[in-house]
Amino acid sequence: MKFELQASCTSTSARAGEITTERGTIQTPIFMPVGTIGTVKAIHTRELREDINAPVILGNTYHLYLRPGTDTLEKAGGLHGFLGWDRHILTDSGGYQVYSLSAIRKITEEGVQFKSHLDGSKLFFTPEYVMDIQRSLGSDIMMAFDECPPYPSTYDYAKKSMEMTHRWLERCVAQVKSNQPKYGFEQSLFPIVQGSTFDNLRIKSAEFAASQDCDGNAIGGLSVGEPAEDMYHHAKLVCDILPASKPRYLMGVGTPANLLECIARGVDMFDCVMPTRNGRNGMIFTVDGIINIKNAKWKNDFSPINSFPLSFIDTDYTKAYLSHLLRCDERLGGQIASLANLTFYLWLMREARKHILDGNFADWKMKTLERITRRL
RNA sequence: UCCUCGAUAGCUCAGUUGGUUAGAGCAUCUGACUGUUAAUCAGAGGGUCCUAGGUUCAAGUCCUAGUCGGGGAG
Repeated sequence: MKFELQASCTSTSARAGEITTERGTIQTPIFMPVGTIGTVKAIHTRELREDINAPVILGNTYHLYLRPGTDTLEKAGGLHGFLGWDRHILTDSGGYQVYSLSAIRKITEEGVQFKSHLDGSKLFFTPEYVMDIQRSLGSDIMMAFDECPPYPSTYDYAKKSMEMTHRWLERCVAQVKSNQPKYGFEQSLFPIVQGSTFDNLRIKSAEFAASQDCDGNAIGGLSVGEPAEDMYHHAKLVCDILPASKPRYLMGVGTPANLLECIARGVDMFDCVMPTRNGRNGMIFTVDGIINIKNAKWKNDFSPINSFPLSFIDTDYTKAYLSHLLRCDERLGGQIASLANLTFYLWLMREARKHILDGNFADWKMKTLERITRRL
């Protein structure tokens, strides 16, 4: 993997770049749709490619390990073969499940024991095993196995957790170096910075991640309930330490506003379930603001979702129709909503990139934020 | 015409031997959702308990008559 820094904003830390691998390029800043169990929910691979034009999507180690399992995925030629997706795939390690499935897991120095949320069976994830699973998945970017601590965490817990995540990172790095990709193309490993909301821990963790000299670096443990200002502060703090010559990935973020604010602080890559999950639940992000499409006010609004077309959704459908579909719990509603939101997110990233390259990002960001965060 | 069963929220229905402020599901309205355990979850509004009398300290509940509806008999 190569990362070329193409432009930097003068008044903010925003930057435009290009990640290049054997598989192709990813122009940054970028938003990566989340496809946890091998599908960006309700979205065809064809739509990801042609309508959303996503250069990279996510998968999840924990979920894919449970189903369909590495045996099937290896027979399919990895996750790419299974999905019929020839662009990039980034796989999360299961570190987030250490947080989100805290009720059914136990953490030890050696690793994490999960009780499957599907059938209660036990599985034990060590950093080494998680790397091996990601080898089987064949993702282009593998995430280190980490502990995502909850918010708020005590200083003592955050410090111990971070230190263990660092030891796990060394084990991940060693494991990846000890074996080879299974499908003949390069797989990069990204470390994950932790440290909860404590400045000195974040600084230490960012320095440690950087010291591993991986192809890119990630920031974890944010967007877990802390105030947005804390997220922004720590994103900036960490980005200022992580090497400028490598992509920076802020995990699990976020709202369109979060994305622009964090781009301004030096982040290059994002992922979040929000455009898909919230979309299925009726929250539509548009160029004119945020809509709860199930609200009565849209029942007879026959205008397109965006005031200028971002995709075929805007030329083919109306707000009233989408409102109707979601009220009736019709599957097409979730598809249209997810597609609308993802096209918006990817559009927003392309616009941000364009304005960074044009040198007027700060001005554009201010005006755009005012517009897209309105509640309609 | 007679017999019988029923009538409670927009809809479909619970509601104990008469006893606090009459409930549920769905629908409606609103909100939440940030490396997906989620097409999920939460909250709110909404009642002349068919009508009119009666019994009782107290009636959705018991009695009488009526209205409307289902079923049956002739």
